[in-house]
Amino acid sequence: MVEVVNAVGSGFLNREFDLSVVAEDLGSAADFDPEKYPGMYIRFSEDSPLVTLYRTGKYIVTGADSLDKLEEANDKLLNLLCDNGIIDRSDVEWFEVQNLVCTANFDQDLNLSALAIGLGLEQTEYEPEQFPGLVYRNPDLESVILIFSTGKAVITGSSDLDEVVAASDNLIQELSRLQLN
DNA sequence: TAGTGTGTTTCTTATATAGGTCGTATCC
DNA sequence: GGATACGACCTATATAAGAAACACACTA
Repeated sequence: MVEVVNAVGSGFLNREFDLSVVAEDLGSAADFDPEKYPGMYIRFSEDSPLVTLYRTGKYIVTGADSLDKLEEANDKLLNLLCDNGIIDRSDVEWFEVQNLVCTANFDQDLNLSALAIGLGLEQTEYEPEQFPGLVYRNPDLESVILIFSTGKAVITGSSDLDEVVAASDNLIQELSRLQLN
């Protein structure tokens, strides 16, 4: 069972912004401190995804726990900017998913040292003194999987949920083949 | 040697995972 | 004061973005 915990998307509005002016127009929803970071943060509520808007018109949405919520956050952003007269609908160029962070639970304790050998040392990184998880990069897939001794895992690096599921299924097959616990 | 140009790295944000370290708080 | 508990933060992973700070190469 794969669960999305963070979806990241980016988009482009065909317009340059004076972020100081935009921050004033948006009020408390916006947080802009150019000395700290060149992007302006926009949040719709305390637990909503975070939007980072740049001077060039490009923006990033992070913190959505589903693809639907990512799209919803993008719609809210565009409505907010349109309603405040900051952009026109014709300024919207594109928006696409860039990265998904998902969790998975294989419901079995794992011997990560043996798993690293079984999966192949050239495809894995396991240094427990540095980080308790095993990093697995399947050359046939875009995703990177962090595998922990508890049987839980983090799958990241892909923009396609089907590919994430495929990566999870592939690992389940490998665990079954290796029969490690 | 100084100036310019190019390229690389770091910063920031979100998020799960887990082990280790550190600081603070509470209790005996 | 010592022991324990707890929270915060670090480590690693991916990704986008712009700006600043670097490092390095090249030319005058």
